Amino acid sequence: MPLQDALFRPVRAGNAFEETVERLVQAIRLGVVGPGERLPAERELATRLGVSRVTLREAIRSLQDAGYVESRRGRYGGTFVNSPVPVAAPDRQVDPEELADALTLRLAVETGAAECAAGRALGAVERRNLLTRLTECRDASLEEYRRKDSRLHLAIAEATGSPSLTTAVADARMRTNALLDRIPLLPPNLAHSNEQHEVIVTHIVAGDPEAARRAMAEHLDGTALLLRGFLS
Amino acid sequence: MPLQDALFRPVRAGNAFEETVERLVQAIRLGVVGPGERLPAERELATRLGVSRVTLREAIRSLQDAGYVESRRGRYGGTFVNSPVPVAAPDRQVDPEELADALTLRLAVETGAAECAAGRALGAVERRNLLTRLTECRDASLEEYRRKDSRLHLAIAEATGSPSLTTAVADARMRTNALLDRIPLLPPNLAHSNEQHEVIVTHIVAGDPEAARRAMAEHLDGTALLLRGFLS
DNA sequence: GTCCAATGGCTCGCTGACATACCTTTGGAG
DNA sequence: CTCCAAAGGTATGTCAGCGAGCCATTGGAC
Repeated sequence: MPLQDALFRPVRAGNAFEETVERLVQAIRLGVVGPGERLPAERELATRLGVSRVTLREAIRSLQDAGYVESRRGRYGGTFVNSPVPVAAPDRQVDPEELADALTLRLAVETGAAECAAGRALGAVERRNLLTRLTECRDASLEEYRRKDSRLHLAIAEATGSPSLTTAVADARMRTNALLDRIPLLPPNLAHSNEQHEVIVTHIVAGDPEAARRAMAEHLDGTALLLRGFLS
Repeated sequence: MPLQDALFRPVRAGNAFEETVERLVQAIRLGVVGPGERLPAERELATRLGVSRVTLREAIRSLQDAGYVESRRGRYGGTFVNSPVPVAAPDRQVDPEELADALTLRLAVETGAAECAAGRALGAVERRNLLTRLTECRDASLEEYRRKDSRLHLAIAEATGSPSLTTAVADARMRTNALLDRIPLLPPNLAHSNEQHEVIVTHIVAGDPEAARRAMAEHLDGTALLLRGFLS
């Protein structure tokens, strides 16, 4: 009964410390707090994450050891993201089922997000945000491309106005990024990606849900094919 | 910065006890373990859920108090789901933002699931499962309709072969069901739903992703309209 | 030059949750 | 009839994580 496997899965993915580390790494690797930028103050961040300051500090400490951040004391101090962001250590062998699962989830939530975003009346702020992320992505170097790319996709999710859907896209992206880190990032793929990004965003701001969805599906299929090719 | 709100959200939705209760209620209210059926043994379930047996037992105890289950000792004993399943206590006033969020998430993941399921080569078991759930849903009484309906939608998610997507659909459904429990369930809506279910499943087994998606979107739009009408 | 507000750094006692072990009940196998 | 395996019921010692408070450092405001 695989359905029961899905519902009776573990209620917690790890202990509080591990989950906190995971969340901070997510924010950094998805480019939500970029190199040189500051994380919220410990007291505030601990409250927002719903963990004690002690636990949060342990997590930050382990990010320091991994080279992700540096902390400075005093007023106008804080915890700052290092530049460059360290490359993620590729973990164990890729399980083919995990690959299929991650790609299926991403396809479902990201095409859904593109369609919903295109079906809404976007505010000026949201429209500008999309275009900003689009150009940032186009101008990004190889080193920072994955972060800028994620940032654009998150902006699309954000444009749906649904926090839950944004969260779902962020999770799906973290999982696929972990896989993408194991294969080379080539300039031709990158150029192709940027063209597709432009098409997607155009359809979203034009308010054409069907076209936005199709463009997003095509875009995702590209990297899915790469992944399956390299990892199978 | 709403994106940071999404990423720096609490790492745990509640304490271990609360999350365990939530998970068990989910399994029962979504009809994954039906009335009269038995939950896995405490020792096994505690392991699967990743909580201690003490915590699991506290959760089961509170389900007993709420009338969801009864426990029997001895070999061939266990914890059994009561018949009928108690009606859920409608909680506080509905926040319009929560409503929009839940509906957007559901639309995205469920249409994605329908499309992915239709795009796969289904095994005989999966196809039979879909058809079984479809007829169960058609023959369901008003009292049990919501559970059978959820069960069918979960079978569609399951047919994608992606555990993560199945989980996402289950979560989205729990949230919308909590809202649907606040509005009346009328026989005409029910009949209409069943017709749509048949169309969706037909397109999935026929392997037509585009049509399956469209049918699912239409189906979900129906209840979305009802919800917005009654709760806004 | 002095002050001070905001930040990271640290300590200690309390509680929830866990692992483990053992007890009690039940009903089929033999 | 007897036994015993599998299930729920209970007790206990340990530890991660929390809350709360205090200390140390820093750089701008005045």
